[in-house]
Amino acid sequence: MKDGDGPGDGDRDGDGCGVLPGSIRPGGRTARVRASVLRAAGDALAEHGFAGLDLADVASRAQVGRTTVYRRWGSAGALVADLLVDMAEQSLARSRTGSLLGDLKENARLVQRTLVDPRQGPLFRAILAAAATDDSTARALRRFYEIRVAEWAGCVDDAVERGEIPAGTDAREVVRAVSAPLYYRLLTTAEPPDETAADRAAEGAFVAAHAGVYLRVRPGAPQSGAAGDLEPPGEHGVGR
Amino acid sequence: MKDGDGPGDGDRDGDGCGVLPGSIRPGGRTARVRASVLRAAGDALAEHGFAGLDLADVASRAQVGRTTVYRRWGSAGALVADLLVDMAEQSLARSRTGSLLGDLKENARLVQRTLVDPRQGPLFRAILAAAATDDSTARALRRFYEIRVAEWAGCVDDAVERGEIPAGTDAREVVRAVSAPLYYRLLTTAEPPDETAADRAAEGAFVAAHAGVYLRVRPGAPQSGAAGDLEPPGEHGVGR
DNA sequence: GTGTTAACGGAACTTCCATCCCCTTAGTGG
DNA sequence: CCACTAAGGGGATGGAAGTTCCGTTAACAC
Repeated sequence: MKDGDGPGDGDRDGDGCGVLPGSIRPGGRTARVRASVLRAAGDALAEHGFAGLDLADVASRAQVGRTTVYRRWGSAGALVADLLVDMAEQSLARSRTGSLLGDLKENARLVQRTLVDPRQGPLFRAILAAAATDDSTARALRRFYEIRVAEWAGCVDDAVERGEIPAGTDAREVVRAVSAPLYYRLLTTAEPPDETAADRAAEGAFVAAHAGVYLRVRPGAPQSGAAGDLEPPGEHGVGR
Repeated sequence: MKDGDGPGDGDRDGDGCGVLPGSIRPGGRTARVRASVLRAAGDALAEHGFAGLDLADVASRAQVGRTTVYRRWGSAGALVADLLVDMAEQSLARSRTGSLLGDLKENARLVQRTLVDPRQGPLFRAILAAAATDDSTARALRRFYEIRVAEWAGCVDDAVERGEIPAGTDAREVVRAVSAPLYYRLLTTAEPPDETAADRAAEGAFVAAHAGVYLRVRPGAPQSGAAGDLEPPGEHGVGR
């Protein structure tokens, strides 16, 4: 596990002089404690959610003293933020299937599998909830998704290179368009996203990207209500 | 304001005999208290989020005794659930611009304006967070979005009627596809969704619906990795 | 190996929130 | 308008979560 960056890059308590615990002797027990606490925090989050996160419970799961958790992380929000830093480092490499639709489907399936996973799904729900309340968690969450989105944006750039979709396409917007429906379903419906939802998300993003919806310079921008000169796919009115 | 259904349809405490306070004398002060508490709860949620929701604070904002809030709602989760019931009843009617893209853009703009609103945006964030933890809130949230989505699904059905998009299109999936990117941006990035994001969301859903992505019977279902015989928009490889 | 001290761990203390009791206020029926 | 009682309000009580103190353990330097 990584070492040296501890519970965050900034000072937790605001004064610029105090050295955070874990930064001077990061090896051995300190690293072991950090790994153990982060795993326990993930487990507790997945089980009870952010509101039910009890730092004393985390400490006992991790077989660590409560004081240690309070001293090194200070609050539930900071603990989740550190967990996100850890998760961001385990980011998986993007796929290279040779076609944009193939890559987007791989991405959609990966996200879908994560969200329906009995541990990861509740964990992500809990983390999103934490970010809504705690500011340091929100920052860590944004950074986490920045990294993930940037990684997969390469697929879109490659597709532009191949001529599959128009130049000037905002790659990150395309990647976000794949994830968005899956997260929306997780948060607002009773059924977590299935394979069909994943395929639809990928196909929808692909078709829209192809039609120029995610161009950085938007053709229809000046007109407010009109469709602009967005090219409609195929011929209009076709009943398929 | 509605009266008579109080903090939920079921018994809060599980035993089927006790009558919930507010159900026998719902008029006058009781209704006034409910309205005042729900407004205060919304304000408090928007300001401090769900984790920071203090029922005593809600009570003092509403100029009501703490005991009253605890007796009638019992927990923060139940209070938010009741707030959602109230919000669902104030649902706005869908638009009828005559074109699907026009209707979807209206919907996207409505969602976008809600999410960037200084009160509504934080409120929705807080409610989503609450639903991740509390079960009764989650049920109320799902019901809320069911109602909203069903209302706007009419636009899609009308478009099928007009021949704009293929018959067999899952109308609710199209409506969800409009909202999803806006919520995703709200939750995972620092910039709340702007007008461009709203237009992109509407156009993306429109183009995908047109291409048959949201057909209930999916043409490419048997093949797992392939694109199926999904009709690509326009000609492939066009650089726009 | 040995010493220094960073980091950990247990326990008492404090604070804050949910609950309970009982009195007061005001809807509702006559 | 009056009586009855449902519903609201203030203060005391109990418990759980966070904080602090100080003794113990082990990382790192020499």
